Amino acid sequence: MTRKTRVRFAPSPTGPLHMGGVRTALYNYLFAKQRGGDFIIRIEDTDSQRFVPGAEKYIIEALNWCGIVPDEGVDAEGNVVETASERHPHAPYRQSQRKPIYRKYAEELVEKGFAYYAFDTAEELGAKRAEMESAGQTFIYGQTTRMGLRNSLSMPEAEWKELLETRTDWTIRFKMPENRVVKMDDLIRGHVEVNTSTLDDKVLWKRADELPTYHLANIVDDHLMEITEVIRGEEWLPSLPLHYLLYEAFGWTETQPRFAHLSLLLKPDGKGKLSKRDGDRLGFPVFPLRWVNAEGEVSRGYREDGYFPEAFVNLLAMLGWNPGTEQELFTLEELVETFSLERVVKSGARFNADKAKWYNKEYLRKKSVEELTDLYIPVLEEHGITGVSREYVSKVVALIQERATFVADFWDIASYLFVAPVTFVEKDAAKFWKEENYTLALKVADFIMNFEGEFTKENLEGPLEEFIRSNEWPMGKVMNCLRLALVGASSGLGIADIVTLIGKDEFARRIEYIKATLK
RNA sequence: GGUCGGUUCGUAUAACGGUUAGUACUCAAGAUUCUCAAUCUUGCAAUAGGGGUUCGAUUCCCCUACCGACUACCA
Repeated sequence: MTRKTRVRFAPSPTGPLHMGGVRTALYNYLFAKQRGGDFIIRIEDTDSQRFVPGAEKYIIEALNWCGIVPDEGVDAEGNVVETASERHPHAPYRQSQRKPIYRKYAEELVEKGFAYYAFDTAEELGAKRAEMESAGQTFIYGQTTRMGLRNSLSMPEAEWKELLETRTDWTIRFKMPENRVVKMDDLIRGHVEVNTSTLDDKVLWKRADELPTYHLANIVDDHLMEITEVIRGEEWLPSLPLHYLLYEAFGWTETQPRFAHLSLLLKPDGKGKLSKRDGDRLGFPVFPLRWVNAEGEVSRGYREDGYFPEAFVNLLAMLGWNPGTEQELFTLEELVETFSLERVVKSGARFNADKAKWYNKEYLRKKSVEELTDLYIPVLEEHGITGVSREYVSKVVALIQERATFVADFWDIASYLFVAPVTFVEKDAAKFWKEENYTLALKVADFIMNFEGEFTKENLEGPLEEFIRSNEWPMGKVMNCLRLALVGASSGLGIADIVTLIGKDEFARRIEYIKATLK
């Protein structure tokens, strides 16, 4: 029987989702959609200590912004989403709300002899660990040490049963088998083997808060939610043997999901994985959306920095995956069609901010003038420009679209089309505003002022250049003098374009102004 | 320290064991233009090191080096 593809993204709400997490979610989503399967969001909030208010909402919003919407899970308001599964009672999707489910599974493992009760307190263990470390050794709670610790394996039955009743701080630990080679298969990494003798007895369930740890919750929920593939970060590879053993202990090997471990996103320079600090240090966002933490510290987001979600998704997809062709630009739909785990790269990908900008620039070029005009108008308003017609703004957009990376760049590129320059770039003025140039330029200005036809680029450009040429004046010097007057610098659009946009009156004003200002 | 994973231009990556090791970003130069941008052309630049296996290794195996993850009653 082939099962319907069901994958999950299972973030922990301990803070904002960073771009590596978004990539993991994206790969899960692409995999599911390509196979006509379900993409599920499950919130792994079994650690009450590290819970951060607002983090869950942030995660859902961030994924929504990217177009990664779940078939099942929770929405930004915290409501259950379950579009695909009238026959599956999979809710709830927050592990804290699934609390009652886990205990019996943990106890089942004890009964079958795969786990045991442990009564050592966190403090005792911490002390032991510190003691051994200072002696240069490593402490692990496992097969070599467990009989010397306080648990249902090492203590007389009456004694531990007494503790089980009277104390509320015990845990259930997995009894790691001795000297067994666990053979695993990873969809990205291939075959991996680990000897269980190097592994420790992980805590599965805690009596104190009656919650499972990641390992137990993960296996139980993946099983109950009928997950077929687990696509997650590389940090989970070391616990894969434990997970295999858990499926085996529960007798669920038949339906055990297949695993794929994704490599990490690395910092652009130096060593280590990409962290929040790198963004601040190198000046690019690490998070999809802006995030303000409890201390009021602000982390910038791709959305607020002006990235289009399509560009963000595209660049993330290409960080660790490639289609095997030379195509670099993909819509989400195209990614759904093309994506494959086989082409996911094993090694860690270093994030590159320049390439990220390039993607945005490409997407900006593809946008319609209409859409960009909508986005540009608020930017203009922020700069106090309000009385301009939409038609005028559209004309400007059409001329500057391919020169920008972000919509916010439009202002720097074209502010002179909305307000007259009041200062002139010193270097440019020194270079071009010389008497032998500007006397000619002013004559050209007169030519423009006396131009009879309608002011359009097509009408003006030819005669204007012809006029300068026929007088044998230096084209570059003359034009740049005019540009200095119109732009305030010797860079910008063609003179005919500028004059056409700002019109005859404004043109005259700017000429008078520069004459007065620069003598 | 131990376990596991990884290593192709600066970065992202391509190359069924047979290529002048390709592409994109960045950078540089040139072309074009009234300037700038855009565009086009060209260029710089890589298989970590050492052993095998093979007629032939970027590709398969081993060792070394380096990088990373994990080694919590966190996920």
